[in-house]
Parts: sequence; structure tokens; C-alpha cells
Amino acid sequence: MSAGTIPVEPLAEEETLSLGERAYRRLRDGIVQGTLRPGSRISERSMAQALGISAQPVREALRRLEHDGMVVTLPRRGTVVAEIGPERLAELGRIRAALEGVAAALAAERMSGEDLAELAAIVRSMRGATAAADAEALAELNERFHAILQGATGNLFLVKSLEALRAYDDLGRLRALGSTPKDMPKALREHASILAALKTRDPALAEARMRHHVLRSLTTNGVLAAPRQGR
Amino acid sequence: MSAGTIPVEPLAEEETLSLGERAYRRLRDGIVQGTLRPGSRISERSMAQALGISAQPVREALRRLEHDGMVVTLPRRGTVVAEIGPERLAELGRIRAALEGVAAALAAERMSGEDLAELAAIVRSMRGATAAADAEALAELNERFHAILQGATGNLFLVKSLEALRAYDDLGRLRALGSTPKDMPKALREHASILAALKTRDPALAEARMRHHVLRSLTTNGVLAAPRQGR
DNA sequence: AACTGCCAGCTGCTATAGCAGTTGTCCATG
DNA sequence: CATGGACAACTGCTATAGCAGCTGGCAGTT
Repeated sequence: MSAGTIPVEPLAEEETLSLGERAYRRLRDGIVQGTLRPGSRISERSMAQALGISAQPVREALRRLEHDGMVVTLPRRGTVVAEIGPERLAELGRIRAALEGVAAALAAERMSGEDLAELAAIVRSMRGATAAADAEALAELNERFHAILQGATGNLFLVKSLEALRAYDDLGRLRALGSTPKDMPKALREHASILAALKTRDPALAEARMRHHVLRSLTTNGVLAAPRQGR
Repeated sequence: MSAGTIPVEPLAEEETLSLGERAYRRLRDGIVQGTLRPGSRISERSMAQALGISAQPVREALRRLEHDGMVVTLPRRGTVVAEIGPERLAELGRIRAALEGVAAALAAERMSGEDLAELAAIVRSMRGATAAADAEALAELNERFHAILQGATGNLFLVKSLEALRAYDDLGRLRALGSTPKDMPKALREHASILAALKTRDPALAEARMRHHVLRSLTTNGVLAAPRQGR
């Protein structure tokens, strides 16, 4: 590595995932899409045979799902898909709003200039996509916005918790945050205001704005009900 | 189950834990107590042999620890104990404050009358223990207070996340929240005020007070620094 | 001496087999 | 008919063995 840099891209970070990871995603998708309905019993052996793999990866996946609250397993009894009603979804949404708020606060303190610039670029792209009413592009940009912000915190616990919560997005037939056409301008303004708070390194302001943004978004998407206690 | 309830205590809830659970606690304690220092490499096989068990439970424990942020494992490379500096502890403390706040909000909405009465009894006991300056009793009561409140939310994800965060308590040679003698009266007042908010079914107020309580407690214990941005 | 390729020794990961509880059914018993 | 106990068929849990990838060092070549 003395001479100039080698002109090749690094390999894709996850060309082949572990069986446990694949089983986890498979089961998770099955649950949120309704294929595996609440109350369904999931046997390690049966599911392993159905997936064509061994029982260990399935077990590992079930443990993770249990941590996520999607299944509940009684020792030596069995594992069943948990009931995830609207009220539970609302709770998880409020938890998510709180965590994303903390992430914004931490990001306001630690975030690098490059990350800030990237967020600014994303917000600019959002402006165009909003004008074009491109819902798909907005969903993608929104995902990147939050991902960069969360990654900037450098806190793995926070990132993983939010990742787990994000898995619930596909449940109530809602796709991604801020994708409904009517609230696109709102979401754009909110993202811009969050970015402004990050630029001024104001943790409290960034947190309040992020939290409000997530709560508002979940409300317009029907996950949360009335604007009872917000902020 | 027709006649009166059977006059026997249920079996001790965890007379014999699974090996995976025991390995998890063992390793977790080793990390927070400093026996397993940051950077230490943990091999599934070696650790299994050291604990006198198989490799699977150890692997399961490592996965959980990774989720908690205490270890980080690179696929096919190895698992090492994560570095947990003061800044990370502070982050986790802020996350915890936010989550306990949400728990208080949810509890204010859902909590039953019996649970409220139990919390009231605990606060009364706290009053006595504070007068007697009984730190140990206060720590115990404090733990029960938060446990009951969190359990009243009925949200497993929330409970498990807070449980994971609680594991970090033993790290910076601090034992439990609110155990330092000087802030006993403060903690007592805060618990009482939280209880009051719960009684009036005010989620926003309960959340704000709980969050302030946790942040204040972590601050006086040295986990958090100046009262920069609170509330 | 500097570089390249090979290879033993790790590592996490997966498969197979078997243990130990739990449950529901069926038959013997009151 | 009602009741209780034993057995079979599950379940999750654990142990053992072996696979696949990565690392570091040792030799062989230039």
C-alpha cells in the first residue's frame, strides 16, 4: 500500500448473510406481512425443515424476534407469534420517537462536518422530490436521513434498538415514514428544521424537533391517535 | 381450579435457569466488574470449556451481549469486549432517561389502581428509609418502584431494553440509582411527584418528571456531566 | 533482503443427535 | 361416569462434531 491507491471498489459488505440472519429476516417479514399470524405456533424443528436449514439458526432468529417483541416463547412449551395490536404499535411508535430524539441530540453534539453536508444534500434532494411528489424517492431519502443521523451518534445500542423498531413499519399497511403525499411539505420542513438545529449544535432543540417530527409522522399515518401529549 | 386457590407458593420463578441465561449473566457481570477487560478476546470454545458447558449457550450469551453493546463480534474473526468509556455511559444514561420517561407516560395511562397503591406504599416506605438514611433499603425500594412502573406498561420491548441498560449500572463503581446519601431527599421528592402525576393520569407530566429524575440521579452519581440540556 | 504463496491453527457458524421437560390422550381404577 | 396415572408425542434446550472463512508465520522464489 505504498504506491497509489488500488483502483477497485471494496466488496459489498454483505454478499452472503449467515443463515441465522436470513432466517431472522424471513420470519420477521412473515410476521409483519401477516403470513405468520398472531397465535401461530413456531416449532424450531418444523420451521428449520420448512426453511431447509438446521434448527440452530432458527432458534437464534426466534431469540432475536423475542427480543423485538414479535414472538414469545415459554420454556419447554413452545414459541408463538405475539399479538401486535394498534395500541402496541402506538406504544412502539412513542418509544421510537423518544429514541430518535435522543439520537438527534447526540448527533447534534458529535456529528462531523461531512455528515452534516450529506444531510444538507439529502434535504436538497428532498426539496426536489417533494416538488415532483415522488413518494418512492422521498421514502428512500428519508431512510438515508435517519440512517446517517443515527450512525453519527456512534451508539450501537441506539442504532440496533431503532433498527428493531423499524421492522414494525410494514405492519399496519404503512410503508415508510412520511410517504403519504399530503404531508410531504410538512416532512420537508421538519427535516430542514432538524438539520438547522444540528448545524447550530443545539441538542435540546434537535431532540425536540426530531421527536415532534416522528410523532407527527406517525400520527398522520394513523399509527398514533389524537395529538394528546406531544412534544 | 374450581374450589379456592391452592394454598401453595408457586415454584421459585427461576430455580434453575437455562445455561444460556446463566452464561449471559456470568459474562455480563464479568464485563461490568472489570474481570473481562475491554479488548479481551472471547472465544466460544474456550469460554465454553472454562464454564464447563457447551459452546451453544456461550454463543447465545455473546449474541445477547452484542445486542447490549458490551461485546462486538466480527464474523469469522472473533468476539472482543467492547470499550465502554464515560462518554458511552453518558449516552446510555440519556437513552435510559428517555425510555423511562416513555414508560412513565404509558404507565400514567394504563396503570391499575392496585399498582398505584403499591407505588404509594413504596413511597411511604421510602420516606421512612430516607429518614433513617438506610441506603440499602432505598436502593431496593427504588428498584421496585421502577420495576412496577415499567411492568405496568405491559410493553415487553420497553421492559427488556431498560433491563439491558440497567446492566451497566455496576460499571462506574456506582451501585444503584439514588443510593448516595446526599440526594436521598431529592429522590424521595421526585418519586412522590412522579406518583402524583401517575395518579392524575397525566402522561406528559409523568414523563417529564421521570426523565428529570433519572437525569438528575445520573448527574449526581457522576455518570452525566453538567446540567446542559435537561428536561 | 523483499515479496509471494502456501498451510497449520485459530475463529465463528452450521448440522446432527440426544436430553429433559411439557402436554394431551388413553386406559385402568374408584 | 368420573378420576387419576402412565405413556407417547411433542416442545425447547444442550452437547458433539465438523464445515468454512480468516490470520499469521514459515518457507520458497526473485
